[in-house]
Amino acid sequence: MVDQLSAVFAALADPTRRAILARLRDGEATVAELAEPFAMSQPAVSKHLKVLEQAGLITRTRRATARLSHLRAEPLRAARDWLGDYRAYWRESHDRLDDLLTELQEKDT
Amino acid sequence: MVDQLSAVFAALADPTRRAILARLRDGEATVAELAEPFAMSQPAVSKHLKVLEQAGLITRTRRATARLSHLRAEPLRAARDWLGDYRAYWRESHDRLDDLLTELQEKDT
DNA sequence: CGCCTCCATAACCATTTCGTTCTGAAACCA
DNA sequence: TGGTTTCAGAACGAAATGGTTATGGAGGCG
Repeated sequence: MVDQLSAVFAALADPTRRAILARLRDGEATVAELAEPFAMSQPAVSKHLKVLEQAGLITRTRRATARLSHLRAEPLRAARDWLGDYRAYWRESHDRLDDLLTELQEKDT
Repeated sequence: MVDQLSAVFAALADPTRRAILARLRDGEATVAELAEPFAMSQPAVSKHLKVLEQAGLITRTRRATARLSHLRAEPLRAARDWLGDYRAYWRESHDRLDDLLTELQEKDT
């Protein structure tokens, strides 16, 4: 993986990793805590955490024998910025079905 | 690939595919036109287009012997919405280094 | 010290991804 | 009809991905 943006999108392409990020919004967590919701071995979760770390989406610290993961959402901003360049193409009149639905909704309002 | 969101993020994880989407903002294009900027065979580009089509990010029509690709940005909205849930985590004080930099910048201003 | 807990790494396997070359189908053109 | 252009699909290979089990190291605790 060469570029940061590709790494971030690739990290987000896995539902397990998205769930881990969602969990980390509630605060730091140990590997065992993060693994608990999944029907998956501990090393599998460790691998996911490594992917997230390499994409810059988490940082990790130690506390006693535990390794704590912390959300680092900053790279998500770049991803969101990239998507923002396409805003006009789903808002403006580039998809006729979309336009139709939008018009109908606006008449409802 | 089970869910739509994973398919979209996976599609965006490749720089070639992101470049193809960017090109399609200028309007529909043939496979040959899309392949032109890349040091890559035509079947390789056809495969990328298939990935984009299955993610719902392009639609395809025929015109004579040519197959035209059209941008369909709508699924990008869902991706952007997902990222939006993390907005607070890069804006608010969850990253100490970020906070520091933000403070320094604000002092500059 | 010796054990226990927490977790990373190694080794392995199956599948997917990303590229290639070769081939042939579909639609137009002379 | 026969040739040409445009592109998709098959077949293949290398590397990455996502999972497993087995192992062992680092750091507290009795």
